[in-house]
Amino acid sequence: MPKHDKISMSVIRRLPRYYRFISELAENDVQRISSSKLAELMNVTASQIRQDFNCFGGFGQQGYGYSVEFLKQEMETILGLNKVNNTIILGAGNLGKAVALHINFAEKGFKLKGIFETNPDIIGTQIADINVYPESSLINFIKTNDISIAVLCIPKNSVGEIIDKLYNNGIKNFWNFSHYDISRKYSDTIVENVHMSDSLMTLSYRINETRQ
Amino acid sequence: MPKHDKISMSVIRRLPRYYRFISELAENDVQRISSSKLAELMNVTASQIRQDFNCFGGFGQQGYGYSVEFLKQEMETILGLNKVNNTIILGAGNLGKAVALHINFAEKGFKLKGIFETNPDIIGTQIADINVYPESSLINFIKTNDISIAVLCIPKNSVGEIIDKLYNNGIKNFWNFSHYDISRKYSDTIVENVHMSDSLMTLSYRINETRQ
DNA sequence: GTTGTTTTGTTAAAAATTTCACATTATCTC
DNA sequence: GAGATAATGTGAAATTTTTAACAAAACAAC
Repeated sequence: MPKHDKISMSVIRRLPRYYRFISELAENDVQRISSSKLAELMNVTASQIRQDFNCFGGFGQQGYGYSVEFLKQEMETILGLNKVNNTIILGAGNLGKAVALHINFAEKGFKLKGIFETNPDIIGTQIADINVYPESSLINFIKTNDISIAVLCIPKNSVGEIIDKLYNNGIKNFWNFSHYDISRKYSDTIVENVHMSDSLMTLSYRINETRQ
Repeated sequence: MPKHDKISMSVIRRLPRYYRFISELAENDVQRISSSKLAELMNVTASQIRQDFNCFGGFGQQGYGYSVEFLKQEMETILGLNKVNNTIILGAGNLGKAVALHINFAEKGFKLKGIFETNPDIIGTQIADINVYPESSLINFIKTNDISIAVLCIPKNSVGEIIDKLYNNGIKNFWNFSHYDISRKYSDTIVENVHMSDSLMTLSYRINETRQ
């Protein structure tokens, strides 16, 4: 179905938000929605919504709008939420634990299979019903469980130590909470960075800006 | 010092990354850096770096480059990291806890003063040496501690319940981990959203894209 | 000092993104 | 079923962002 003219990152980053709003409409049994109504709801322009949707071939009907249910399903397909990606988390500290417990991986097409730690106190325990393993079992686990995604919740220098191992065993997709620059070292990877402290500094800037 | 021609959000979002790289250079006792060297390091264009820095008046010297130490200090001033913002966290669940423990608030110009929870099992305990208080003491705490920022680590509908209270007691700055759309309700707020699940869906899209 | 090299600050061009505008097509009402 | 209304899809304009290019300024070496 996709037009596939190389979708820009600006569009891609808006897709999850569309999906959220459309899902909520579906939950409230809304049958259809126009780009202008959705725009009003999401506080964006109707034009942008239509342009964005049209990147994927356009799934509306002139004079009618968009079918919410159809839109939702299309979005799920586009985002790949109906596929399954076997996932591991590296690091069972505060962050890794929070990610494991807080994110509904299953709902987003990810299957969390294991968590890896170096701290012996935590190894052997469970987090969110998932076993915490020692790093020594990492490579074998990746192979036997068909892991394709690693979530990095360890400090920058720990990533430096472990990244080659992951890459060389076929892991090319990363959800990266560390400040290690993965795509610099391995350019044929797909890396999604979450830099929370950058976000906080951005907030700091904007607060400070108004004070000047 | 700032030119203040209304800095674009694109530039603002790059500032923390600059600050990170410059800080690292400073730690490694690098005295000076040229835009081209920094560009090589950060994997961006030298032109962009110079353009970005010049939004704030330009702090380099032709033929020399940028003094790392000076650059770092300027960045700190620009980002407002040397100011102090009294902060509270709403929600001491997995996420709130991880944020409290994982983020070095002090280093980013924020002073964490309290954490608020509804779960009676957690109220009265401490997280990262910070007391966990009941919601009943919220308003009084805001006033007596000169709180200006709230970190929202509670679900969307809980935010709906509490946001008016926060806003009406003078809190206009939010670090928002929930999916509640704060700026829609109160337009004169400064909101920095961290939507981790959106980030994960973006990753899912990009992984899926290569499969098609 | 003078010359050559380096590198910024800045102007201009290129590219990307967003918004506008409207023809076309569908729905809805009477 | 005809006319009025609604709303998409899309080409083009406007805006924003990024990159390129270079003149001016500082440094370094001799």
